[in-house]
Amino acid sequence: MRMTRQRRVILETLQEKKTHPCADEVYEIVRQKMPRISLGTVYRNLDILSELGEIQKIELSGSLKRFDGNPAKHYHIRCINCDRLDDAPMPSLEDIEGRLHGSTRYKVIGHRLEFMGLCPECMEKAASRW
Amino acid sequence: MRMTRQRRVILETLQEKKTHPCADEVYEIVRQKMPRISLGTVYRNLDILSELGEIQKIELSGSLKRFDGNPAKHYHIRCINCDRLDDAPMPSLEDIEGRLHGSTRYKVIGHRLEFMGLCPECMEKAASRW
DNA sequence: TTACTTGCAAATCGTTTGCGATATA
DNA sequence: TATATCGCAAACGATTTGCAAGTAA
Repeated sequence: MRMTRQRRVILETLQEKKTHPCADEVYEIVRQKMPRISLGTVYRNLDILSELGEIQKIELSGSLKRFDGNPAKHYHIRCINCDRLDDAPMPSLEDIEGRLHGSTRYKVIGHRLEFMGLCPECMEKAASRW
Repeated sequence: MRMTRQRRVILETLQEKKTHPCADEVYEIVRQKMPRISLGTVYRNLDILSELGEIQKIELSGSLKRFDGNPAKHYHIRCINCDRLDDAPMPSLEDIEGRLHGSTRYKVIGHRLEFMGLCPECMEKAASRW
């Protein structure tokens, strides 16, 4: 794995940003420092970095994927109104997979959990409509 | 809501099929009964039916969406090898959202949970390689 | 009758890929 | 220097949409 300037900047960007940006948002941010970087390069590096475990690709609802500079296991909560995504303050439920043993013929390997809700801003806006 | 022939056939197809097909698979099945139906019609009806709560759109990992003729809350388990999707034999964890209260500023509305694993067939194949 | 729905085709959107040029180790 | 990576642009696959014609209520 060759540490290119592009790869480093993408990784740093993701580690600083706490907003779980999608590929296109990463591209826009990185472009301010490296105007000639291409979107293809961003996609390629996000893939490589998540395969290395440096970042994680958030594979849940929503048509466009988000990326998280924190590679540790944790859940997220998504605003159903504005699509903002935050960390969910809840430890990983390690026991949850064990509940399936015996009742499924699958070999259970992992799980994904995501919460849905209204973020503080959207709640505010909804409230002020009344 | 106007019950067209197309809409009825799509709904019935989904209720019979236990495999959680994607839009294109629904299209292929329905096409055997109605050769002139278009893929656009399938997409439009899957959307309408899931908004009505007659079926559900499975909004989880994977780039293409799956549909379930059973509108009741339940979880799924996905084979990481062949992408087969089955119902997970586990009741809905209603208490899980309550654990977030107090620790998040979101108004929690729901959650999505999906298990990952190896289906019986893929386990078999993996085993026979040794 | 009329507004909702269809079939068709083109458009859109996120993402991936082929290629020749570039730069890291 | 060798080869992984880049920028660019075209390709891709799933999904959506505009429109004129068809049809359920």
